[in-house]
Amino acid sequence: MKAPSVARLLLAWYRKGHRDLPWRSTKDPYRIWVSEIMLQQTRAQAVIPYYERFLRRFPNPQALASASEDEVLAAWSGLGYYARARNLRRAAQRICVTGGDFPREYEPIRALPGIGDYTAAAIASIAFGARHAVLDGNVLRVVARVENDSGDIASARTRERFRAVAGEWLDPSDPGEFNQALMELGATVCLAKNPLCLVCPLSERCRARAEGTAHQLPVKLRKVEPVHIQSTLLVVHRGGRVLLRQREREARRMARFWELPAPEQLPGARVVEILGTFRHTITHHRYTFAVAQASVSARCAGFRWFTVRQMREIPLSTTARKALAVAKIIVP
DNA sequence: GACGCGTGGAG
DNA sequence: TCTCCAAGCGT
Repeated sequence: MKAPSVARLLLAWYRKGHRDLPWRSTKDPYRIWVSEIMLQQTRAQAVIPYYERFLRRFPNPQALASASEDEVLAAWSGLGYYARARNLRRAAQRICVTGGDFPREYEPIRALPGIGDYTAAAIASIAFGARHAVLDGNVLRVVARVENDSGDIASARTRERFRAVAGEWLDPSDPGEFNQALMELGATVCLAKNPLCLVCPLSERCRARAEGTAHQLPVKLRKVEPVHIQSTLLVVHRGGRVLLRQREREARRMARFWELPAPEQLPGARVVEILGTFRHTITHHRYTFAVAQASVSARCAGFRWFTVRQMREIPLSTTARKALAVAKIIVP
C-alpha cells in the first residue's frame, strides 16, 4: 500500500484543530495582505492586537492610501520594521491609482513595494488559490528536517532546493490551506529549539528524526557580533508636556519618529537627576539607556512639546516609550 | 550575497 | 542575564 502524501498527513493534522488566529477567518486579499506584512519576522501573538486595531482604522486600501504616513506609522508604532508600514501605504496608493482592486496574480502582487517571494506566494495562494509554495522560516525548518538536509539556509542554492521540495509537497487542490498548515506545523510542533516530534504528523517520514539530527537543523552559518552601546535620554517636562524631537525624513531608520533627545542633541539642557535605566535592543545593537530628568532655559529649535494624550497620535519610538515609563510619565 | 532593520518572548 | 530568533524585504 502506498504511503500517504505529505499534503494528506499535514492537512489531516491541520484540520483536526489549530490556533484560532483572526486572519484565518477571511479570504479578503487586503486583510490577508496586512496580516502577512505584519507577520514578517514577527510572532502571531504580537501581531494580533495591531492587526485588529489597524483594520479598524484602515478598513480597506482606499482608507490606507488616503491616510498620512504619520497616521500609518502611529498605528504601527511598537511593532517594529517600520519600512513595512511605509511600503504598505505606498502599495495601497498604487493599487488605488490602478483601479482600486487588489491584484489577483502572483507577478503583479510580487511587484508591489514590500512584497517579496514569500508574501506574494502567501497572498496568491491563500486569497486566490494560486499554486505557489511559500518558503518562510517555518517551511525551511520543516523541509530541512524531513529531508535531513544540512545545507546553509542563507545560501540561494539551498533555498532553491528547499523550495522545490515544498513545491512537490504542495496540495494543488488547496494551496493556501496547505501553506498555512505547513507554517503552522513549524510554528507549533516543528519548533526551532525543542521540536515536539512525538505529536508530529510527519514524524514517520522525517529523516532528521530517524537520524536524531532534528535539533541541529536547519543550519544557518552567518552570525553578527552584538555591539554594546551606552547612552542617555533626557526627559524635559513642563506643565504636563514633554519635549520631543523628530527624526529626519531621510533617516535610514525610524524616519519621522518622535524621540527623546540625547544630551548632545540638546546642548542647553541641565541634568537634574538620573531617574533610572533600561535596556533596549535594535538588531545586534544592545543599548543601555540612562533616563535623566533635565531642564532647559531657552527655547529649543526643532523640538516640540507633547502631552501624553498627543503622544498617542504620533509615531513615538519605543525607546521613548520605555524612558517615559521609567520617568513614570506614561504607563508601560 | 551580506547587511540593516525593531521588538518581545522563550529557554 | 543573555542568546536566539519569529509568517522577510530592500539595498
